[in-house]
Amino acid sequence: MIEKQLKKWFSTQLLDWHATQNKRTMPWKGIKDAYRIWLSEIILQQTRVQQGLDYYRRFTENFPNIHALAAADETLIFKLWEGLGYYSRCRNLIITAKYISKELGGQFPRTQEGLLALKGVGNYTAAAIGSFAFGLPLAVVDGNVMRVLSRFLGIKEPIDQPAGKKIFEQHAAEMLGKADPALYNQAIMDLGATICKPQQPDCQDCPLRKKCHARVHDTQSHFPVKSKKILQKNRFIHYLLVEADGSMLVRQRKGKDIWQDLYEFVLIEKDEPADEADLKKAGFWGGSRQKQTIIDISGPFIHQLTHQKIHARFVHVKLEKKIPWEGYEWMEFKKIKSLAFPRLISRYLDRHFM
DNA sequence: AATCCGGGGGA
DNA sequence: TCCCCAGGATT
Repeated sequence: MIEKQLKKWFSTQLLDWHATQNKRTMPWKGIKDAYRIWLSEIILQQTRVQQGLDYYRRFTENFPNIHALAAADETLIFKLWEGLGYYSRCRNLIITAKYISKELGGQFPRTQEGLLALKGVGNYTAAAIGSFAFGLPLAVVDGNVMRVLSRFLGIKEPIDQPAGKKIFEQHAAEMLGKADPALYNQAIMDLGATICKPQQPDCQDCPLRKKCHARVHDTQSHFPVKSKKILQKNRFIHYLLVEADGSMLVRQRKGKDIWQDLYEFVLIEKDEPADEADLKKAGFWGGSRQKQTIIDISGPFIHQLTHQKIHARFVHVKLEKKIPWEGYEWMEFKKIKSLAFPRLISRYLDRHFM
C-alpha cells in the first residue's frame, strides 16, 4: 500500500512539471477524437514517436475518419503501413475499423471492457483511449510508465513477465491522479520519454527526484529489471526477381512466419548462404527453366529483426516470356508499386528499380 | 508462462 | 553491438 501523502505529492509534482516544463508536442496530444487517438496508439505500439509521426500524418490525410478507413482498399492500407513493422497491427486495424464503422455505427466503445474487446487493443491501448478520449480513470502502463514507477518506488519485479507486469498495473492504478486521468497519463509518459530515460536519465531536471528511490540510492541503472534475453536465429534467404514482358512473379506471404500479408518475390530459403555460382544455376531455384538473362546478383543484405538475423541475396533475371510458376503470380510493374513489401525488399527495389 | 512479431535510432 | 520503443496475440 502506497501512502496517500506520497501519491498526492507524486501526481502534483508530475502535473506541475507537465504544465510548466514539458515541451513535448505531438499531433494527437490533447485531442478528444477517439478515432485519431486509437489510430495514434496502434501506430505507436512498440514504436518511437518520431518513427510514427509520418505514418500518422499519412493515415489521417487518407482516412480522416473511421468510415473512410473501413471503406478503404486493404492493399492501400498495407502500403501506407509499409516499413512500420509488426504488420498484425495493420491487419487488426482493418478488422477493428470495419467493426466500429459497421457494427457500432462509427462510435468507439466508451468502457474498458468494450475497448479491450477490439482487435489489437490490450491493457495499455484501452487505458489510453479510455482516458484520453473519454476521461475514464484508467492508468496507462507502457515502457515509460514501468520505468518511472520502478525507479521511483524501487520495484524490482521484472517488467518482461506477466506476473511483474501485473504488479506494475496495480501500482499504476493506485498512483493514477484521478482528477484528470488524461493529463496524468500524458504527463507520466512524457516524463519517462524525456527525463526518466532508459540510459542516463536527466535526474537533475526531474520533478520527482527528491523522493525517487533509485535517485536517492543512485541505482537508476538497476531499474527497471528485465529477466529474459532474446534468442536470435540466423536465416539465409534468396529472392529471385523474375521479370518478363513488364511483369514479375510475386506472392502474398501467408502463415505464421514474419511479414504476414506482405508481398515478396520467388523465395528460396536455405540453411546456409548460397554462393554466386549457386545463384546462377537454374536448378537452385527449382528445376530447369527457359533461357534466362541474369541482370543483377546482389551482395548479401543483412536485415536485423528482434528474433532473427536475416542474410539475403537478390537475383534479378529476365525471361523471354511469362511461364507459370507454382505458388506465384505474374504482376505488372505498375501494380507491384502499389503493394506492401518488407523493408528488406523495398530497400532493394528502391536501389535497383523504382 | 514463454515466444513471437519489425524496424529504427541512440549510445 | 546492444537496448528499447506510447504492446498484443498466440501457443
